[in-house]
Amino acid sequence: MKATIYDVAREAGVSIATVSKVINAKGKISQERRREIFAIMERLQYQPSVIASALTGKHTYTLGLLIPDIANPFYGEVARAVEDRGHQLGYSVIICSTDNRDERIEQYISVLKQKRIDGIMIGTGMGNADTLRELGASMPVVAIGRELPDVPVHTVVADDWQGGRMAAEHLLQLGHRRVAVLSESMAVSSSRDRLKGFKERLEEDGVMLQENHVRPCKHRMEDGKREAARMLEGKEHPTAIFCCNDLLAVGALQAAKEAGIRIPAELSVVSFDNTILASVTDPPLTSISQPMEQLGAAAVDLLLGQLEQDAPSAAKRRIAMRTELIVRSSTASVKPAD
Amino acid sequence: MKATIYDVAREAGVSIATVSKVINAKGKISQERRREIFAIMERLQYQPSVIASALTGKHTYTLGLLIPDIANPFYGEVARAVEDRGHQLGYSVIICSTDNRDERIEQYISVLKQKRIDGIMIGTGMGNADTLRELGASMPVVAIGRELPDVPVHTVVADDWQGGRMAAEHLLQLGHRRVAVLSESMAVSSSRDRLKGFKERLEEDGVMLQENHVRPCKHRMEDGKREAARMLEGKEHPTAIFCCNDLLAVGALQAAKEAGIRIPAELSVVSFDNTILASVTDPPLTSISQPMEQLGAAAVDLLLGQLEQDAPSAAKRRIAMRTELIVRSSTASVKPAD
DNA sequence: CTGAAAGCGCTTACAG
DNA sequence: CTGAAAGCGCTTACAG
Repeated sequence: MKATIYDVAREAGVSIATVSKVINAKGKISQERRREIFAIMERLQYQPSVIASALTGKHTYTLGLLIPDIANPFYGEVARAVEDRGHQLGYSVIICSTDNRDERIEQYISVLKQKRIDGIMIGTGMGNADTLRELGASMPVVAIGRELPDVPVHTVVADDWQGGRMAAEHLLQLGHRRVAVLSESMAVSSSRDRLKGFKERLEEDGVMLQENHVRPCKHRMEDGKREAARMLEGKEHPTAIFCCNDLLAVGALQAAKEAGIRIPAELSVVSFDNTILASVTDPPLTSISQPMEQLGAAAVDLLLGQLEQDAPSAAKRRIAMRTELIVRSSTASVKPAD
Repeated sequence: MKATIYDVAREAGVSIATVSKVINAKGKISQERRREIFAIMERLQYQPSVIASALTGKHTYTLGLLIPDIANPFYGEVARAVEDRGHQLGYSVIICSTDNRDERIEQYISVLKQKRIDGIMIGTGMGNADTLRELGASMPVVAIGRELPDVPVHTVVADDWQGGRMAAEHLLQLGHRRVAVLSESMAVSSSRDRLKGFKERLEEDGVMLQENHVRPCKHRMEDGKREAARMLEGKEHPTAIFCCNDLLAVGALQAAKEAGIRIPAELSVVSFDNTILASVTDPPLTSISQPMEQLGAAAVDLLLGQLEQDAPSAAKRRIAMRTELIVRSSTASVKPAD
């Protein structure tokens, strides 16, 4: 039914080797033959099978992207950037939402290996360092948005530490001293770094973060809401919360609303990511912006760079991109009365 | 390096045919042999190559999902549902964001064909009906979220017409009679149906939609904002706007805010989709909810159903899922003074 | 119950 | 400049 390389070879009166060469622009083929063969491919609507070509050792032109959840706008935007850059360069991308669950991660990795994809971008929790080390040995890997512990891979992240510092600085300038944090899992480097930068900057001004004012959350909005609600109980609640991503910040906003706490009059909220969510909430969120398009594009470039060079053990690069403070309406000076 | 079927056959002292049979649970193999071979596969960490298996006529266990933009939360949520159902059943999904551009659509389809994926879900504009007809002939196709014109394929959509009616009914009950619509491209069935239902319901109460009060927009927030801004110029602006998706509604909200028009006091906004955006805007959006998880899951089931049956020309099914009105704070009774 | 052989659609030395 | 042949890692009749 579908035309194969044999069909075009027969039609052109040449061998399949010759056809293969014109497809791949290899070897020397006379101009005339080349043109003729192209014409025949066109006429037969011949499309080379990437399956067959992959089996003979070439690329599958498919990349994997492991993230916690494609429905989370942050990862949606990153995925879009990855997809676009990949598509530009001739690669498709398979999306793998892991919910940060080890078992899903292992399943996906196993499947992707069986499909012999050309490389994999990891932006999700990795429970098992062994799995990852093995993976790194069997195909190009790049970490995106977070470090991968104990494994040498290319890495592209936002400068989370700096971002945390900027958030703290902003709150300090507004006069806040009783502040809290809704963080993500401490198993994740980006989360640790944001907290670290935040804390360090506070301490430079002599402000200490109470231990029970740092709450690790899962990655869903509801988790942020619940933890924020608990934190806002009682009269002496914090005057400002730093949320490690927009989703958690949305949760915090909702918790505050339900508790009758006005934002920013009674509580300031600084977020992280600056996805579309930050611009549409009530009130719009002051947020530390991550360069999502650039993160995605750089990850693809790093990944494909590894494909081209033969030496797999080349030095691993780490790219940290600057973040930016976007001030909106969820932060304000602390009340004098407070 | 990596173990192949030959390695396990040699190790087990059998032929590769036998190993293949135990992998695929075909033919009759003695219990003992079977167990032994499984043990060897385990020991060698043997993973069958889906590339090789696909080349011999089996599935690639990969699906394509064509949507306008994965960074749009609506498609993000649908994609997540598609991914989950696919993953459950052993399939990966390749994401293709088309921006509704014909040229991107054609490119993606061509690539997906070359990769011999098992089926494709189309939730994006399709300029060229011929391309689509060809596609339908070469692999299973299902339309998701919109009809595909002139081509017999399984279809799973929300009941857009009914959703449009519900939006109209809600506004009528609130006393609105001077209403407007921010629609998507009229080339898209879902958009037409929403508008049709909306208009019909209005007319049942004797309310006519002015022609210049229906504005088709592209799929980006900015387009909604711009069109809404133009619509809100002048004193006699509509008292309510029906926005055909959450992104456009967010744009409308922003336009109103910039024009100093209070929502819902001076303008009601009803949205469509009920993504996460609807719950976080300022104010939160009254929205017609689409069952995104069910849409995604049903699309996968329909697609894989076609894979299993041999008769490709079986009657095409069309599933329309009910929508639901979610009332939040962007709608209110029209002002008596108005 | 098991295996030899052909074939899927390509690519790649190698020979000419 | 071009082609015959082996091989990629499987599956599937078919024969025994």
